[in-house]
Amino acid sequence: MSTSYGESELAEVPVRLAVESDRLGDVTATTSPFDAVETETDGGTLSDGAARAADSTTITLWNKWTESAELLEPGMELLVTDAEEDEFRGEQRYATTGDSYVVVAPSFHVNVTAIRNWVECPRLYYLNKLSGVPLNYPVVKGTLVHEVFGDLLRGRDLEESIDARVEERGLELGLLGETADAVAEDVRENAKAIEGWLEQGRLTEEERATAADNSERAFTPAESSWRSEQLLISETFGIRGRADAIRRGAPVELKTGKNLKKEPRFKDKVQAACYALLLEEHGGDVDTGTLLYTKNSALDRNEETGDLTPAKEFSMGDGLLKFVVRLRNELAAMEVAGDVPTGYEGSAKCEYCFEQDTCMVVSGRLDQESKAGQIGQALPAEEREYFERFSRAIEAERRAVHREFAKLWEQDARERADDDRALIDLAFVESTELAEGRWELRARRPGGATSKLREGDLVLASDGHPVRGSAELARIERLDEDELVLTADEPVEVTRLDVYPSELTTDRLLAALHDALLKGDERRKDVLFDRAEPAFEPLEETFIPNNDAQDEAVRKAVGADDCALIHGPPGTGKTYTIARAIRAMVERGERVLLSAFTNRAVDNALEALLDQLEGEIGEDSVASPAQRNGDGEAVDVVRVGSESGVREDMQPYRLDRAGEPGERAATLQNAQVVAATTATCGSRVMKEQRFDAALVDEAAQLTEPGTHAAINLADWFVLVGDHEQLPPVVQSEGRTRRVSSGANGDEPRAADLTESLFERLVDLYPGAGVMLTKQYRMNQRIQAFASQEFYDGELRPATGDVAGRTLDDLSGVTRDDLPTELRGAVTFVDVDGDGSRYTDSEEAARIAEMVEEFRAAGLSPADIGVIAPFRAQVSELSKHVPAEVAVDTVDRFQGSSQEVIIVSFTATDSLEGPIFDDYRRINVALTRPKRALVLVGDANALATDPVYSRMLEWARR
DNA sequence: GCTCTGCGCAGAGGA
Repeated sequence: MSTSYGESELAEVPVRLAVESDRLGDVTATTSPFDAVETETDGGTLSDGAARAADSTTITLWNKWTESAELLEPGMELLVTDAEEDEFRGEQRYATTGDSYVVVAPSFHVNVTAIRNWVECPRLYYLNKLSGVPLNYPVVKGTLVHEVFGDLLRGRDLEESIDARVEERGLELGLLGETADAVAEDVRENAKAIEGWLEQGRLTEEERATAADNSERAFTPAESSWRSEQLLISETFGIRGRADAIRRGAPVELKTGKNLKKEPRFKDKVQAACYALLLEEHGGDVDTGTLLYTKNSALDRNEETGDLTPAKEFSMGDGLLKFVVRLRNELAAMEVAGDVPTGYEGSAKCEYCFEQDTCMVVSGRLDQESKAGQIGQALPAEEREYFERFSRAIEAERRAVHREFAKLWEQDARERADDDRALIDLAFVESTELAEGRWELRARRPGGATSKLREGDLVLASDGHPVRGSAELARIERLDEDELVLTADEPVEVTRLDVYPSELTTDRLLAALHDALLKGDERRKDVLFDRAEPAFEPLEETFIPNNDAQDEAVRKAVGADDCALIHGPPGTGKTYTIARAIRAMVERGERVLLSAFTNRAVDNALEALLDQLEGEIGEDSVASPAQRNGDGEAVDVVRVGSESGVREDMQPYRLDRAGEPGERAATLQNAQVVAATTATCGSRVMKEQRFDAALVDEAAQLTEPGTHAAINLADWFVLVGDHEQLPPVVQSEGRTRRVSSGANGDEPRAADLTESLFERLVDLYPGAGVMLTKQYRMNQRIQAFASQEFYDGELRPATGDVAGRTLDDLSGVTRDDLPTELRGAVTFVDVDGDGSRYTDSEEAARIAEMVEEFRAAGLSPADIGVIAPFRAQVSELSKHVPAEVAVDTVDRFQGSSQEVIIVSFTATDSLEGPIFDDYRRINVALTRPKRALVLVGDANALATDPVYSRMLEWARR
């Protein structure tokens, strides 16, 4: 339209106002679901919907912000800063002003590097996201130079820093075939440029003069208003990122490359501008940015200015900052809508792009629209459908991570603490500077506070608010009952810790999916997509003489050409079977990967393997990384994982990443058995490894992409699990499924992430599977219901001893000392319950009495486990029973067992809720005990469901 | 409505 300033474009966006923002003049709104569609079709006029809500209004976006208006889809969030408010026909309306920013989907947090990739080409951004960055030298070197730069800013000595940083990356460098000396020299060259420039900069600063006058020593860079590697999060702009350095409030970005042009590269400017926006929100007023190109040396004079320095300063105008926000809007809108970029969104020319070939191949194989065009033949339809289905599911997981992130400010401290996502009300004790210039922070925690935070986790440590207050990304070094110790780049007077949500796992899942389909072996895909039956090499050998099913399982695992599936119900010795199979493979000279979803499962399986090797082959038959002697006598076993993830007794086998490169790499590459979680299998280092076989334990707890991360690394795979126990936990969709014996197969099956590859293949290829049926855990009476209900009656006690186990077998225990109702192997105790939703104090009190009764009969509290469906009831129960009693949720009890198990159903009157819908959960709960099971709950509630009702009948028999 | 484990975070560079 025409205005007094000339022609202007505008877009009127019908919205529903959200809660007013804290900042004056900012408007947060959601685009109206119906009106927005109409505006699109009738060219910008606001239609007056009949059912207009009271909070409906219009926001007018002027000029270039109309570009962002085009991205909006019904229901998307929109934030306008410094909006103008006026009244029109009795209605408050809003419009952008010259100072306004328009932010689309502000709660979706875009990484700064994502924006940097996007500005180069949206399709390039997508390709990077899809395949991940492989292990290569330029990238590792770049990271090293950045680390050394950070160290210099924190006042660390150059040579000391280089040595330490190179050593830390020994494993990666070794896998790349680099030597420590060569890398150190390479890093030194780059770092010299920085150091020289830093020195020069320091001399010009006033502080330098003052320092020289007042003291013997020079100020460290940090004291001269520098700071390094700050994580910045913007609530307003929906951006997060870590600035290499900030000098007098302005961003400094380091690039380990050469740039002899007058101007910094555009994408580098965009990156710096992102940090400027972040700094602005944190109270800064930024108009310049600096880029440091470390390969620019004195020999390469700047072509125009003749500069010798590697630094390029540039001014950042309003226009650049707003352009960056519009870029970010494009990316966020695409992510929120779940679309795939084509490349047409940007202006890059494909002919100049050196990823052009990859881009065309990926587009061709996945049949995706692409500016570069397609090359080669598309994947078969079922593979493309699979890719789409799973990538959509992974992206939904990614959005769930982003929602978690947005909660950092959407929830207040108390809510987050109640959600176990934060530790609050900490008492700050002290911060101490460490030798490397980092800081150690100490605080006391109030007694009894729980959270999901654990040692080794990355957290946001703040003095009150993780985003608005002063906050640092910190690592939890120690988390004791009453005290905690953190390390961080800068000191913070920490009073609160928040979980820092990460996209790392979703990134790795997506890359695993990509690798399975685009890099995967054709024969493997034939099996995965039901185009070829798994093949087996027939073996005559007997591996486990006293258990036919286990023996058959080992033969299948060892003889598999493609895959073998071992179905192991509770207590059937699946971990032992895996260990036996691995031993057989190692004896055949094969290299084996041992994996599982959780660290706990990996360590359990590894422990069984070590027992197997040492017990059967003899002492000294296993070599941990430290004991390796390379003489081939002992089996080299390596556990890959973080220090905090690996169990204490498995630490000797853990591969340290730091050390002499060649030696580190050899330790990993020569290991015959490598054990790691599936997430670690998706890491850059593990992706460089190849194995003959991959054995995945607890495979029913894994999503299909999660399973691929492990099995992509091996020629054939063995999945071991039980799909009648709990499935993978997925944040994005609350899918549940009713499972019961046989007949009840009419319920819609969950697709995507909640069905494991294990389960799908078991259904697809019954011949490739073996079910273990002898259980070594439960008294016959205990196992009867689960066997009938979940395993078609096939689960049986392995021996008469197992079948006849009772509490009397335990030393010092006399069943006759127990009240009559607790003497049986299975009992039901009817408690009406207090009617609350997720807790039940009556059940808790009754269970506390029982624990006392068991104790009085001679049972050790350490032999008793209490299981509840809800965490709230778990903490209620913990208050009532002695600390030695293991109290936990069903989900967390999976994989372990106890002599006595008491189950607290925590349901009064009805059985509403997804927790009871999934019958696999009761299967887990009922199959944990060896000798006695006590069910405590409201019989009326349990009787409302057919499965629970049958359970009642069995328990009362 | 509920269960909840992983992961060197985000970003390193190439032409």
